[in-house]
Amino acid sequence: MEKVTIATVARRAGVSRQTVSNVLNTPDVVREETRERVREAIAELGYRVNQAARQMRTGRSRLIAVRIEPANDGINGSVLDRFLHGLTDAAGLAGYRVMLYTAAGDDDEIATYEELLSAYDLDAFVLTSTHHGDPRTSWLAGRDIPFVTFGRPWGAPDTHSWVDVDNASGTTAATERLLATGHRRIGFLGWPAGSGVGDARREGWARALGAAHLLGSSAGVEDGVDTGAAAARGLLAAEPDTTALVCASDSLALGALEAAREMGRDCAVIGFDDTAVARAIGLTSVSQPLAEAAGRCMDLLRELLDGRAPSAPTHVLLPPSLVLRQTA
Amino acid sequence: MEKVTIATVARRAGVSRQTVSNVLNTPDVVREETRERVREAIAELGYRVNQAARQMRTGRSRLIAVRIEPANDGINGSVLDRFLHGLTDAAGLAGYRVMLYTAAGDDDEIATYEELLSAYDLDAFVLTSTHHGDPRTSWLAGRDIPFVTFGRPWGAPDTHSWVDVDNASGTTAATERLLATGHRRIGFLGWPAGSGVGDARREGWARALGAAHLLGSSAGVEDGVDTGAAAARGLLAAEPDTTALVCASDSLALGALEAAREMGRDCAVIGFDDTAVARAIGLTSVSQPLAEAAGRCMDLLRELLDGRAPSAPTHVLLPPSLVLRQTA
DNA sequence: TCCAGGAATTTGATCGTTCAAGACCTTGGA
DNA sequence: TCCAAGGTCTTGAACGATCAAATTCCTGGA
Repeated sequence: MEKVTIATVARRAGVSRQTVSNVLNTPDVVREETRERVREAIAELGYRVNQAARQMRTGRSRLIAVRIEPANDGINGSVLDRFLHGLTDAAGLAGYRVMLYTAAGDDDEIATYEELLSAYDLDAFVLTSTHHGDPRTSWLAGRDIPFVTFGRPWGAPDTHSWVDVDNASGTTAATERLLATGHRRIGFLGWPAGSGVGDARREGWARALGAAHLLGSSAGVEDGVDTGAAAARGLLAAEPDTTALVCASDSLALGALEAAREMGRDCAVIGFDDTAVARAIGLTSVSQPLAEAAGRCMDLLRELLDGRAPSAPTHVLLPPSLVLRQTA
Repeated sequence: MEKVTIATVARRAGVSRQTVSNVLNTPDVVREETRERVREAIAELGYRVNQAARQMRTGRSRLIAVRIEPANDGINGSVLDRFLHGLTDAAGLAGYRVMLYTAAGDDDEIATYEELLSAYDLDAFVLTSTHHGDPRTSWLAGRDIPFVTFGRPWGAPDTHSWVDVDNASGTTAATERLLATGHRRIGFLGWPAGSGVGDARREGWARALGAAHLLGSSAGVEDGVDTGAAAARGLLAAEPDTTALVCASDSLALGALEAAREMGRDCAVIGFDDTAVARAIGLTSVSQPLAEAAGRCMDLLRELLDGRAPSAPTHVLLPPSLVLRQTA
């Protein structure tokens, strides 16, 4: 099986290399009849463009890079993985491929950008886990490298396109559900103030309560089942009339469930992220539309890469959905 | 910031392109002093080889491909994700990058191989989820394309290198643990016969029981919490003296736990895969050394890619470990 | 002093594609 | 009849690296 190049196709179709290239890249400049002939030759020979050669000439690789977390073990770790699955699908459909990398910290990640850009000519990056004071976005923006973030730029100037899930509306929906089923004293179990995502989730709960002219207490602890259980015990003990808890994660929710069971309290619980754990134990949870988010990220990237970038960056905010199970 | 090529470096160091190339690829043919001078120039300029150009000449891309499952939702889905994390790490250390792809079925996957090979000149593939009658391995082997499987070639002729976890020894360890803690009637909750992995897990349990001259019953059902619960109910009802269950997955184990609780039976349960769910609910589970497996896969691949392939394929069988928690 | 022979370095060609520019046809209006 | 203007197709050069062969530089023995 000889290697089939553009020259092979050209010979077979009786045209020049460039004409074949034109059929591939700018079909409209080639006469109908010729175009067909070339297409047949391509099909017969099973020709495929060699990306490396194309890339050398055009500087574009049709590759996008995403970071994969080193080896997170938590209940919530799977969220990014699910996003990754969606992104790989969406990229494939758009003719791109996803390349993975790991990095220990933001600076290391930036070093990796340099490496990937110069070695592999990466076309674009998708960033996840954006946070306050994130140096990555400004580094990329400063070099005009196409990128999209999954997660809005917390605090940073809003100069790039992003996709995010409306965290607040998720907890609002959760709280409203609890209100609708008769709960009147609804607490919130979240993370310490300061993380954008966590604050938003708390905010959504507070907003729903406010709209119903109700009050509720909240706690902020590091994520985890045990920390969640401890915090929930505290909350439930301090407020005997609390009958429901909205939680910022499934881990916390699981802890809350444990605490309530221990204390013999009947307490509805709603988690966040709809992880495997939630599905397994029947925990009602707020579900992020990760596949859709990935698809939208890819859409935005294509805009950037095709040069038809809108003058202003685009922001996509997706509504999460509430998955009802036994716990609420 | 001008683009730095090998020619830039050569000029700066006062040598020819080829000498720079030699410093990079075959340092021993370059005189010590020259080598140093070139290395300095490389460092000063921040030069990095352009993979596309190198690849065009050498035909090697330093890229390896792995399939990522479309978007599996189950409790057990995360196993492959964790393997993927490890592989990305190991590949990075060895100077390779991981490229992802998805495929719907084996034939589609083979089509993707063709695409990836001709378009991106992939160096190697890592296959997961090997199964009986897997057409992928023979396709790759027939074309002399380097690959390793994570999972042994069930049934197929054993002509390639692979890494696998010793499933049987995992359930053996689990069963022995139960025996050591006094259980005498230990059941097994697994999948229908025919899947290599499932059969091996059952086999490990049976072996341990046999060594202790004991008997036990087993059930085989599709993976899932509900199916597991149903099967466990059946087993426990039929055998009032069963006090422990070894399960082929955490999903089944979770179901077993549910069933036992419902029935008011005190029953030890051990799952398999040490998923997030197991950690979350305190389920004792057999843990696969996924990071190590990924590392070994990478080692085998490097052997193949560096041409120092052993004449016979290498097989690596890793022992899993038992993670003790509350349920056993 | 000269030369053989190995070590160190350089030169030209090449990988497969696309860009830029030029060549070749048609067609139609002057 | 001739030429301008498009439309269509072809030709060389270039991208940045490595291979293969050629060249220069050394060293030491005759």
